[in-house]
Amino acid sequence: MSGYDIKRSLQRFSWLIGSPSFGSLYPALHALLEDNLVTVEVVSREDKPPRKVYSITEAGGRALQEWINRPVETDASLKTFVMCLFLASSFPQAGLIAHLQNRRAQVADQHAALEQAVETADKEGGLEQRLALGYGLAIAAAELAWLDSTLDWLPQQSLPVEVVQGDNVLLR
Amino acid sequence: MSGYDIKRSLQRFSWLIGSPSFGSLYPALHALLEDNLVTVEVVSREDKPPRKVYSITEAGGRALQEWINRPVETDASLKTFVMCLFLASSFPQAGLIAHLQNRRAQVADQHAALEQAVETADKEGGLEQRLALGYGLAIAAAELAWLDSTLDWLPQQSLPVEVVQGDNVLLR
DNA sequence: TCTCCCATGTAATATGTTACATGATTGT
DNA sequence: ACAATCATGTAACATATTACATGGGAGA
Repeated sequence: MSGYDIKRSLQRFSWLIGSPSFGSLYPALHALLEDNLVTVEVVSREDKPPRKVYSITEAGGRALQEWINRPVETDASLKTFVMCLFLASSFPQAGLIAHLQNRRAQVADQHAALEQAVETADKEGGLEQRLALGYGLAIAAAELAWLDSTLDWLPQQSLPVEVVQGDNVLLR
Repeated sequence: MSGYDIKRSLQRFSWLIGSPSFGSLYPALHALLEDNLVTVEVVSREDKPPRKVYSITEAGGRALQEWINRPVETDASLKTFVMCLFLASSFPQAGLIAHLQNRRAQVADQHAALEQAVETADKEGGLEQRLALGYGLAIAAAELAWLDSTLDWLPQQSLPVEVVQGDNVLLR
């Protein structure tokens, strides 16, 4: 993708996780290029200005795998989780399922803790306590439901096969 | 609250919005103090080390109101929304309801856009598209449901009355 | 012509984290 | 004695935003 397209596809989820500015996106792409983790190709098109289309390299794929398989993220926020979802095609089948199960366990913990907290807040807590806790509980429950149905649906799907072509890793 | 307590109460939602480090939290409190937006009181207790308990001042309350009533946040992320929820007691009754209705309209827009996107992604999109879109849709639906039930429940609740005592604004 | 969207980029500035330091108290 | 939790803080470093600059193409 191009930097502009990356921002656009993230923008779609900006209400959930925000979206980076060009001032951080473009320099990040330049850094990846410098480290040979991606390649660029200037694509000129009629009717529209030319774009710089980036592709991930083999070394980039390895770095991505490492990032994905980094030890249990105790801090793992919803934002990080959505970012990993965007990279689903870079997961091996078992890895993706394990990742979702990890998230499930983590959110389940939080859900239990919030339910506990809601009980005490209902008696002594202020309005802001009740609102924030109730909101968190609702989101956690929704995420658990989605994770369960997705974990149920995923194994039936054929996962992408990794295709290496020259220096670039193509995914289909 | 003390800085330590602020972090703890945010930590409870770290899976949703993350939680700031002490290296940013403490300097922030010092800056607020410098601007006379908060006051400190060192509270020594038996059995535990002393804490610096911060309270918001009248000027701080005004600054907070301004921040809360800032123009439509086009970027408004879930994180910002949860932060506002934590400050619910600083909203006047009508303001809080208007804020929730604002969020509802915004999430409803995103929900509609995602539903549109899911249809095309089901045909031509990759796995990561379907996963991220489906996840976003599930969260959006849950948030809409929570907003609706909360907007229905809120008017029946008595909202906190603002109490000013000396230089500090106390909320009950 | 003017404005909007596309598309990329840089530099000053703001903001954040990481790693360290301090010290009291509680439990083992 | 030792580790863990409570509690605060600073400095070096990493990362992000904001504001600007550039330029092509589309439509009013």
